[in-house]
Amino acid sequence: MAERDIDRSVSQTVRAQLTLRDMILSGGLRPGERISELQAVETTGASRTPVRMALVRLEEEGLLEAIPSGGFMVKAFSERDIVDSIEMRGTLEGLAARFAAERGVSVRDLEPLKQCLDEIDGLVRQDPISVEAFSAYVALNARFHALLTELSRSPPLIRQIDRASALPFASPSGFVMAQSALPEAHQILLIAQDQHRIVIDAIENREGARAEAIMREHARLAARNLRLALRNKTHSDLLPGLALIKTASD
Amino acid sequence: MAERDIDRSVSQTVRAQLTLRDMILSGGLRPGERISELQAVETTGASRTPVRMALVRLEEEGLLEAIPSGGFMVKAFSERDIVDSIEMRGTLEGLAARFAAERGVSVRDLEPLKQCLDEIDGLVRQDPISVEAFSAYVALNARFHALLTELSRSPPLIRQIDRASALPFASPSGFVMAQSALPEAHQILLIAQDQHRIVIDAIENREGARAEAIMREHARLAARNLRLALRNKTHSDLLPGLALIKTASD
DNA sequence: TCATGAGGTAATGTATACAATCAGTATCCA
DNA sequence: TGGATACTGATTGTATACATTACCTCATGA
Repeated sequence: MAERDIDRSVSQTVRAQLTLRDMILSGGLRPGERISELQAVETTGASRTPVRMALVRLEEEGLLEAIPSGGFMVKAFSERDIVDSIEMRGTLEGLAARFAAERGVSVRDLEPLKQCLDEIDGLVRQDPISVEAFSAYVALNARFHALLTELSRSPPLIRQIDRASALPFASPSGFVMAQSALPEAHQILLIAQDQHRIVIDAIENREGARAEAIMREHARLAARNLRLALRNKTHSDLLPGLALIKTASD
Repeated sequence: MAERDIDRSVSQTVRAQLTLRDMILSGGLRPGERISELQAVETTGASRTPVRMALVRLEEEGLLEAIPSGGFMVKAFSERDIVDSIEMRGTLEGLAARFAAERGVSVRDLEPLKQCLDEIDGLVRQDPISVEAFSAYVALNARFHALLTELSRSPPLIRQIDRASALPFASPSGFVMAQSALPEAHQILLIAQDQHRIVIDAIENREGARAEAIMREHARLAARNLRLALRNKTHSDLLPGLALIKTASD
């Protein structure tokens, strides 16, 4: 009953989009595979019109690729595509940080950022970080990055960063859970948090170049984690969208 | 007869998208105005399904904004939004140039770029540059930027740059025609072409930082032109999308 | 045995009918 | 007179029927 209410509370288009996205990221649909509308209609329960709408949106999101003759297929990504996507996201976040530093931010705007950082500190202080703490870190980290982006006060840039972060492995928190299985996990989080502190310090002191550089380096840390996580595939279930990555064997 | 053939050669969705885009950019639809589907059906001649498809695509393109209660409205841009969009495009092109420099490009890949530059040289050599030459410049400049972007050999980055350039005033050639009416026109083109030469030189010498910096500066030249063109509105008809720009009086 | 073409099937593209929701207005009650 | 509510119109969201196109298969010929 409650489930049906929830179902009705959002549009069929959104529901279809969520369902299809989950299927793609979880590997239910293989890269290169054509997505049949009728099949999607069956699995999502929506009719063809909202399904088509959802497919268009997923294409814009970057998970699907249009087939010239019509229809869509699941996109495949090389490891390099992903590294480049992370670098790109870092470059845009660097621009946002520089804008924030150059244009100045009020104490009031910084407050939620600092609070966020304090909360993260509370988490990374634990020595063996629990899985729950990792989960909490993911949420706080996403929040920090979103707040930082908004400090740029540039709607076009915010929009573009959101779009660049839409791919799960390009997003700031895409690999954090996958890291949790790594021995280097704790150290990586400490470094990341230090970078968080530094970028805020740079913005406060209006050091635009420094703020930009540190955000780029911050993204490179994520790229490093990605490589570690890909080599150490024991916990591949923690990495959404792993199924989309072309391995050398393909 | 030929017209009907052309009409049939592309889908109704694409036709509706082109028609609506033209209407938006030419000011036929005012910023903030809600776009009625039925009205769009009448003006485009397509039925509601392709019209809705076109509206979704135009939203992703950045020209429309979704209204929470449903439907779409024409987006409005501040002058700063546009300057930021240009800076963002320049930042991404800078990343592409750096990738090209760092990863290296073959002589064969550079050949079309250099040919493009030679053709541009032929145009800017004229002292009072004719309107036709300006037109040719726009095409060659767009070609140069596209080729340069491709030198990065990074599909995700190419895709993102294309998306960042979708807004007409953010595109590399968005303001060139508007410049043609300015007294500084010739000088600006000479400087721009010099920057084109420098970025290719930097890429050849694998100077990544230099290639990146020059592309950023190149975009700032475009931003300068924008400001000049906006102050000097005598030839505002040369500036597509001018109708979307919020002035201080709004 | 391979290539080419014709036919059929299954997919997507389009149009339209129907349902649901939102906005605006007018009326009624306090 | 002000506010709230119910009603009406219009607009968007959804489903489905129809048209068209692409792809696959099979057969026929070289």
